[in-house]
Amino acid sequence: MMNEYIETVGLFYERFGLSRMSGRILGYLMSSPEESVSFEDIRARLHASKGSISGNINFLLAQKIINRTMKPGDRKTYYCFSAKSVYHVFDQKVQSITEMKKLLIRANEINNNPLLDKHKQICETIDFYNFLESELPKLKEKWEHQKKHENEK
Amino acid sequence: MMNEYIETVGLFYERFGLSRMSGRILGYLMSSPEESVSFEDIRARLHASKGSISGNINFLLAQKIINRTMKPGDRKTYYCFSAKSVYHVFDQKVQSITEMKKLLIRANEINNNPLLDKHKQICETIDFYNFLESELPKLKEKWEHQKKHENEK
DNA sequence: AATTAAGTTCATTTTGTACTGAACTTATCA
DNA sequence: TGATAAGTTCAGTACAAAATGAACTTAATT
Repeated sequence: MMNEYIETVGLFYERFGLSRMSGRILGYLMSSPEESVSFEDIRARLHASKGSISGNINFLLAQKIINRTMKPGDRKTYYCFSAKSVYHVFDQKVQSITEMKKLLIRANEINNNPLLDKHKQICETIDFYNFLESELPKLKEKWEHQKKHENEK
Repeated sequence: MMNEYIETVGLFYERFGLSRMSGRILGYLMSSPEESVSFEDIRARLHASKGSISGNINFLLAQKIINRTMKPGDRKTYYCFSAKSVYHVFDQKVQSITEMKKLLIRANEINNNPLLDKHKQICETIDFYNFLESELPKLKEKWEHQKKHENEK
């Protein structure tokens, strides 16, 4: 059951160009009955090498997809899933829109012919990205506001 | 200039888990001075094999990132960039939110302990995805409405 | 100070993906 | 109907990313 789930998340991750092992780790952190799990727990559950676990944990930490936690009187590091990660991923998406927009602007500088239909199509796409770039942060604010209100009740 | 741009788009594409060649093709379609280009134009410009061009063009067509066009009295197929592609990519993003949400729901079914902080964190993430799932299509409608109004002026 | 545990690093190997090139299919033209 | 052009398919190859395993570092415990 849980092993099957772990593999599903691994494959899902792979589809988005990330490593299968990273997805498996995330799947384990989310579905395990423990609040957080250790390096060795992960290694044992996924039957993988320390090197691979180490690299993928550090990738997930760098992407802020998982968190580190410590337990007093225990020298191990524990890892857990955090809801904050999703907001970070959201911000990254907004960031990649900005980057793609730059590429579109450069494309029109290079083809350099405003009379082309293509040129207009690219302009329209740039406009849409500008729209998203201004609206998506507002959407996030709306969510934060809505959530705050919920908690006050 | 244009070759450098093509390579930049190729690398950008690769970062998102797609093939470099697909990115190069898109880069060429966007930045070339022609409205649309043929299979052979692409092959010649990118110095790549017919097999690779064929496979990548079909991938881009399947993803609705590029379009086919024909010219009367010419048996070649021409390919071009279209602004519609960006709306399709947007819809796909919404779709992938739905899929990720399903994985989160399953995670909570498996850990099966509503008292866990992790469980609550996952619930919060699910809520955020529900929010996006309902708001993003609205955002797209807002854009379409805004654009229509612009054209009427 | 010696021992053990936790995690990192890195050379090697494995694995998967993308590209090539040549043969093949399909369709158009003379 | 034979020739040519356009594009596809696929077996082989090249290359890059990811996993392994063992040696290494760092820090805590006795």
